[in-house]
Amino acid sequence: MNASIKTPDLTRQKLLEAAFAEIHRNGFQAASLTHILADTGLTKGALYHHFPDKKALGLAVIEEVIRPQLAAMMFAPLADTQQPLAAMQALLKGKASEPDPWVVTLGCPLNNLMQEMSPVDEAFRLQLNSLFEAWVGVVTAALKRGLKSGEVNAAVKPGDTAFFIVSALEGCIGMSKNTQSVAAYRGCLGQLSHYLDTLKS
Amino acid sequence: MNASIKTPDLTRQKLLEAAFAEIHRNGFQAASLTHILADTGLTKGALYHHFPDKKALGLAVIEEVIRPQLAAMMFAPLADTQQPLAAMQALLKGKASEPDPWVVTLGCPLNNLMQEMSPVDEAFRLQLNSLFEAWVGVVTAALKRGLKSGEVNAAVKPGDTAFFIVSALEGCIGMSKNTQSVAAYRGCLGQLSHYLDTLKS
DNA sequence: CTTGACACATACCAACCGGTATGTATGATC
DNA sequence: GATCATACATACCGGTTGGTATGTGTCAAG
Repeated sequence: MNASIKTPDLTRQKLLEAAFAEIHRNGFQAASLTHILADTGLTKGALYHHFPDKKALGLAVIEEVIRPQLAAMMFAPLADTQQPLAAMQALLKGKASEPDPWVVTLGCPLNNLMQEMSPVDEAFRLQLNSLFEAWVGVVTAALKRGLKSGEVNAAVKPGDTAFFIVSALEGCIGMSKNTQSVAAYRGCLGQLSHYLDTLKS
Repeated sequence: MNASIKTPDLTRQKLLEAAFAEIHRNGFQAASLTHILADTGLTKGALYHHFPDKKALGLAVIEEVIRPQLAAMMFAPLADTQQPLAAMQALLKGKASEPDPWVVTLGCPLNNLMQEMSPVDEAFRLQLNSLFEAWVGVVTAALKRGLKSGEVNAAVKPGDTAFFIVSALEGCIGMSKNTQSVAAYRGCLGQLSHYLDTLKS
């Protein structure tokens, strides 16, 4: 009856991606299961076969969609780098030169969910915090290698600095989303890059 | 029949404050008018007498609750200062020494609404952006005075720097909200203060 | 060939949502 | 003292929500 007969993991993936898009636009609480199902062409039977409830779907989106995205975009470029500042500035420059239109209009999916769900649901907060701390951890480790290699000023405290860098980046994205101007986005990233300069030895 | 017989502006104020609290906790879209009315002890008749619809209530909260709060907390300390960096660092120190528990658990009301509503509703985005740009404007003006007074490094571009400062601050608050630790909040504010040091001449 | 688990589709439900229509007590105006 | 707008309260409504119960076709195992 169906075009692609019985491909459960593909169905699950379609649900995850549609849910991600809907959540990215409207947030989790305002995300409509009906809309998600309309986008996929599936029905509630499929959804509730793969996920026990809406919350589980949201948590799965964090773990199976957002986490890999973030790992590819933000974690990978910093892995094993001995010059973390240069690597991050290259990353920022890439983001500034060809800004993802989705990011400027809809913001960072991780940050969006953190702002919305952290005060509301503890399970969400813990899952999001795990991902966030992974990010901070990656930056911290990179900064430590930079300290060893001599790129980073010896006065820099890797943990606090990494937390601030990620926070400032999320802040820049968030404010630019509200302004909805790529110019503001570029300017803010430029200032962040300028801040990274002050960490050099 | 009522305790305080016919006090329309007081009633309106109670609605605004209850709406602010509900929105601060759950966001605008998830904010329930029923909850707001239950908190105030009022009914829908009162609500829809003072506000045409939910959206108008939300916009009024921004203008009549959040804007004055922000003006008192963030704008006033920077008004007419010739040493903006010192003033902002004093502000941050005050926030770090006795952090508002509501801010760490629920975040900045302005930022919460920006993240949630900017992509969803244009009227909200414009109103929020107006408030946000007022904030950036205050910081920009302060930095310009600092340039004249010699406190601020001549290489500093006031507008871009102000945008970044506000963004970084909102980022710090947002990330700390997710972490729900005052220690992280303090650390992030400390790094922001450290960044402000690099702007000195 | 039968059986049974899997992978969905369909139909349905109670709860809640924002919003409205109507009723009513109060206070000022003339 | 009658009139009338104001300031609410009460009752109700259609739509949407997340969730469930049941039906059905497919496929693999025995």
